[in-house]
Amino acid sequence: MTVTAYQQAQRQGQGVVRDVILDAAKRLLVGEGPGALTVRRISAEVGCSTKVIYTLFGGKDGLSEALWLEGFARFERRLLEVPAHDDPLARLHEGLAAYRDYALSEPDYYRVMFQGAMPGFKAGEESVRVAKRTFDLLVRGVAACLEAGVLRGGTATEIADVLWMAMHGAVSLEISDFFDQGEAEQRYRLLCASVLTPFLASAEKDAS
Amino acid sequence: MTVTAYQQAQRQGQGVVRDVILDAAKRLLVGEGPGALTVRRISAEVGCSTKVIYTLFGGKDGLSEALWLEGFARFERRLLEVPAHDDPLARLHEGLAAYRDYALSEPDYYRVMFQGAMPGFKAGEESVRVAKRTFDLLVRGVAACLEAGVLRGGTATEIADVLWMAMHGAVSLEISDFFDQGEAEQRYRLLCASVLTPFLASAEKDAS
DNA sequence: AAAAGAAGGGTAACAGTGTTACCCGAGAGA
DNA sequence: TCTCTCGGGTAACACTGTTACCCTTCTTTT
Repeated sequence: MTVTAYQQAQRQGQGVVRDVILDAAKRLLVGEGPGALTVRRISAEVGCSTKVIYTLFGGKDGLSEALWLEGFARFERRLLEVPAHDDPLARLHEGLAAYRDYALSEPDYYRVMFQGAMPGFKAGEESVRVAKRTFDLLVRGVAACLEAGVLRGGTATEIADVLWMAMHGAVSLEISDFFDQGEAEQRYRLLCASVLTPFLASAEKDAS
Repeated sequence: MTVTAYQQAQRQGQGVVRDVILDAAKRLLVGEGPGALTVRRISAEVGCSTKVIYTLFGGKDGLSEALWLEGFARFERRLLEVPAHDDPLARLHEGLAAYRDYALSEPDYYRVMFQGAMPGFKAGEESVRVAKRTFDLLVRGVAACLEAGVLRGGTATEIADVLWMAMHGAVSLEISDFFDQGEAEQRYRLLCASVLTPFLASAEKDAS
């Protein structure tokens, strides 16, 4: 059962084709929204038949899963851009702002990731595990604050989850146009500050 | 241009048929999820041709809009079940719990209302206005707390919006299976308490 | 070296979707 | 009674995801 050179080349070739297809799908998602993600459209964009998508991704669900994970990968890349800081709390705040930034900069990806924008697709367990790892960054940011003593009153995962829920709610409603122009940003800041306040160690009552 | 008895009967008849169709759609949504909401399926359920849906609703979008508003109507009905209370803050807390209750009891409606579960459908401006009125209940609950002096530090709409964002985020992630079994309820309680704490007039630091 | 086997990929079909042009038939108005 | 308007059924259109069939190409075997 040796792997022949041909098989290797073939596999590499398939890998390249896979990337080309995935790139076309990403382009369609960002450019025209989830509605443009049809097997025929993507294969036409690439210049191959629909069959290729079935052999390489095992159907539309496989491609959807790849796109879903790509969304989290981009998300993580954006979160990693947040520079290190002396003050862990300031860094956490910048992370919270980066969360909204990403969602607003690529709302269709956000919809795919969190609002089931691809009808019929449901991420598998393994993918969910991978995707959730993105939030380890948030947990670590909270943990740093706990260690520095600027936050208290909960475990890192508890506080991180609470922050996540709040941010997701805000961003989710914003990209669904439930807020008026301009209102959203102020509300987001107020929400982040409010959620964090009860966990501040220096618990002055600050209502800004 | 008098309205004849026939026209009136006709219109009444159409109204009845409209309700029958809408009922079938509601049944399909609750019973089988948004995926079952196809024009053919609904008309088959009712026993008419697809054309009727087009004359009575002007296409699938019209029917979708009716379902969307129905979701908010049910939501409002659930929120109105929260009994009056001497303590406005206790009542507010029960309202927050009712929010999650509704979303968990009819997740497919919630998905339709807030996650765009009907592909291609986007609610019109007028419908959005009507839907948003549901949240007047929440604003009034917050306003009562402000008047009673148990909350402070923001306007009623500000605090209500912050609560809404937080609750929506929590519930939205929960029905999308991002939390483990049992975790969700505790997180929801922690979130509600956290968001509200900074606005409490009796600002003891209470981390429960 | 030639035949046999395996496998990727194109074509064209299937069943499903929303939508509509075309009809027919029933009631309104003359 | 004759016309005419209009609701509604049939059947088609252009889409969707998916797959059976076939051809080509490379590997393997004799």
